[in-house]
Amino acid sequence: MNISDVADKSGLPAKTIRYYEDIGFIKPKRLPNGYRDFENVELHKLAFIGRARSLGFSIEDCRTLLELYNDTSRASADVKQVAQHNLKEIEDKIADLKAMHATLSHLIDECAGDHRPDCPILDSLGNTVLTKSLS
Amino acid sequence: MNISDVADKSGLPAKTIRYYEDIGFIKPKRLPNGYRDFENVELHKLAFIGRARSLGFSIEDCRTLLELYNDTSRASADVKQVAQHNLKEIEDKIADLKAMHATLSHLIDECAGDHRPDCPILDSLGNTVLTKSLS
DNA sequence: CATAGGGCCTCCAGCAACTGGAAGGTCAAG
DNA sequence: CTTGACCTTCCAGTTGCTGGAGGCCCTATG
Repeated sequence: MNISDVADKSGLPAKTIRYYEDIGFIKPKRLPNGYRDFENVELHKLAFIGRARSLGFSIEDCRTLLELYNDTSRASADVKQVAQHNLKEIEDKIADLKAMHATLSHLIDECAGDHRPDCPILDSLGNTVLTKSLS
Repeated sequence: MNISDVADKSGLPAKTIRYYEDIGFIKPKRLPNGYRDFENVELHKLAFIGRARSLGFSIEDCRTLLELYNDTSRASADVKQVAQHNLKEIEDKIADLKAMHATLSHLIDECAGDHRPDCPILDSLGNTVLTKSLS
């Protein structure tokens, strides 16, 4: 199986697959002409990584998950811990974004959005720290 | 005012301030010994950028906002448009993260988290695409 | 006056996680 | 035989900094 087949089936770009080889996720065999020759196990791993990445796991998380995946004697608790850590990070990011959203939408509501140069958004961005530091 | 004062007052690390000079946000004067010599207007701009960055505006957004900020004849509508575009991106990110959160917390709930090797999290990561591509 | 400690300078490298492009080998079809 | 689609490697760029090396500069203390 060559790289474009694997790209199609895994949903990952060929570039990304080569990158994943570079960082040691897979080690496909080579044909005499130098082309990579993938087997199902590599496709399987790539699909696994792609799905984990889409769930927000970092590359290092994926490395850990792959090891756990390959280790048939691992405890499910180990995997759960990685997943829970990831879940917490997702929750933190959501909280941050919601705070940004609240502030920004408040500013936008206050802005007339017309042709006058007066703008509460810029005023707020400029003044908040100014009053704190330049008083 | 030297760089560490500005770092303290703006809340930005000195490294970041030098970086912001590199990319053209500020152009502080230099003392005869080569040290940067900041005036209030630069501190003001840095604080502005810092606050915009913390609200999720990209560097390029900040460049646009700074131009609008410096242009006293601009219409507040221009600023509002940048802010609204940014708000939409924040909303999209929140939606993505919520979807990840739902999937991941579902998987975590199903995982026993004990010493048995059986783990629905890994099963799901491994099988979803497998069934699609290797059937 | 020498020295120790900070602070400041520039430049180079690296983080994540790819992505794009150049330069070139390979292969199958017409 | 040529065309065009593959494949290869390697290098550079992306975003927004951050760390470190190597080296001035400035002040304070003995």
